[in-house]
Amino acid sequence: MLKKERQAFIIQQINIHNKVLSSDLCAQLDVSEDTVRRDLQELAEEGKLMKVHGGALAKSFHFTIESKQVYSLPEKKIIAHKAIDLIKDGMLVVISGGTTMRELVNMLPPDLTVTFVTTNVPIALELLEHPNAEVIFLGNKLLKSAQMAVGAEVVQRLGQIKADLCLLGTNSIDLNFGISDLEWEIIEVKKAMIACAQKTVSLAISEKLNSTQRLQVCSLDQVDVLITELAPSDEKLMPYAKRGITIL
Amino acid sequence: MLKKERQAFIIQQINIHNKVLSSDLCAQLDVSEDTVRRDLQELAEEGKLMKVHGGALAKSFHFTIESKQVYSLPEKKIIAHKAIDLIKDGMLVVISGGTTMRELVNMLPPDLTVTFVTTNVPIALELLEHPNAEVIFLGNKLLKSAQMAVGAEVVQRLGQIKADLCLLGTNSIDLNFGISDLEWEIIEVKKAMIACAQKTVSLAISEKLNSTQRLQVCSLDQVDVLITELAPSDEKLMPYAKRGITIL
DNA sequence: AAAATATTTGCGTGTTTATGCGGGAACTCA
DNA sequence: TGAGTTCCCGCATAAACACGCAAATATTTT
Repeated sequence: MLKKERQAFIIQQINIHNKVLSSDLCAQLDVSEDTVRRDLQELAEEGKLMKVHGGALAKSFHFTIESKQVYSLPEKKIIAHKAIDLIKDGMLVVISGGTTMRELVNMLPPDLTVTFVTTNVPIALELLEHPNAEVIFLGNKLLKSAQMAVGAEVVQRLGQIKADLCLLGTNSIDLNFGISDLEWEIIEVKKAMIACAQKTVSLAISEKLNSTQRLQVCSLDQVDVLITELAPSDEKLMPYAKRGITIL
Repeated sequence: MLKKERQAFIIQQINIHNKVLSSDLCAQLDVSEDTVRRDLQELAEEGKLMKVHGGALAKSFHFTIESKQVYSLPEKKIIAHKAIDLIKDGMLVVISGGTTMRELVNMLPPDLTVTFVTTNVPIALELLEHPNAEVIFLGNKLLKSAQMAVGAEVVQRLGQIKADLCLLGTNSIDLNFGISDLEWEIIEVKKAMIACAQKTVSLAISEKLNSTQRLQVCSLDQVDVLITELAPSDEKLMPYAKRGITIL
């Protein structure tokens, strides 16, 4: 059997079943596992499928979110970069949503072995692309506006978790009012996230400093670390530093 | 034997078998391998076949997957369209994953007011775009390969649901073995989905008919409706109809 | 018809490709 | 953590390939 034939067969199998196992293929095609693996590798390089441990998946399975132009992307990259340093192997990290978080997930070092807990659908999808991240999605009713799960069920299950780190995308942070947000259901979940984590990190672009919204998520003294795109020594951040928050 | 004759013979072989091996040809034609190779090369330059290491393939072998992002998209659209007719206002629908399902969700009429339950991340994301769908995501540990939540928690919570309809993307369906799939964790969830729904609908492109995989999801008599891209009267579907399954 | 020319073919040589195997690293799962 | 897979790397081998050359064959010219 010719190599191209084999590869065509593999593609066909992929198209039918969305996935193939190397072991199955090498039995069906009567060649060594090495050959199958080499074929899969080639096809993967050609972008015809996605290779994974033990076999391969249809590429359509791996659809990356259309990156609609992210507002203030460079700033968000800086923030994400700083935040990644806080994540260590073996941690259990609770992570909220937002484009900054998506950026962060994208930039995660591939060898990092971390368990993430989230309630946000796009974040979960992005996390699934990471080779070593375990992803726990706390599900329930999904809130369309925020693309995240909300409600008592989620809050209750967050209560059963003891996380090392809570990474909180922040819409508004203020010296007096602390972190605030718009929707009641989101507040509930964010509160629970903060409560279950040992350390809370607020990620906010500097635009959002000293702004408030209707509903309070938490007061400032519940925030351990504040990350913005500014240098930690920037004077805009001084008041926050004085309140005992670590600035990165 | 003339060169032209030889080449005509080669083309004929290609037309019959879709492929030729250089070694076969040089035996059949009683010429040296070099000659055969030169012939193949000429024919390839004329675009009459595709030369590969060890022989040649019919030009139609040109399998370009990139052109169609989703394999068999037209078929999947047909299937999705048929399935949508089963969904009525006010229903509670349990829905699995797969590209056919994504297509279905995309095609949902905007005014349909339905509650969907799923454990699949891309499907959830797609459902969130729908203006009138309520989306319940049953979360837990996410399985990377299938981009869906799996595990006891999911199964248990499915058990607490009484759904009207279960839409099941089907990888393999067979008269004797019923519906089958590859991974244990997926099986578990699919079983629970079927169990909690009043009516189970299997969506499968006809390619997947009469194929099996390692693990059984359910036997045929648990399937109420089978949807393929074929006309319900197609003879390939007759055996299934005889088993009491409604064919759409 | 003979000579000259062009084409085709087979062979030798050295190169490239395809494949399987062994062993150690990396990964998975219980 | 440890057993069992799967993966990766290098090597060996055999098949397939490319290239040049010379003999054989076909075609054209004289």
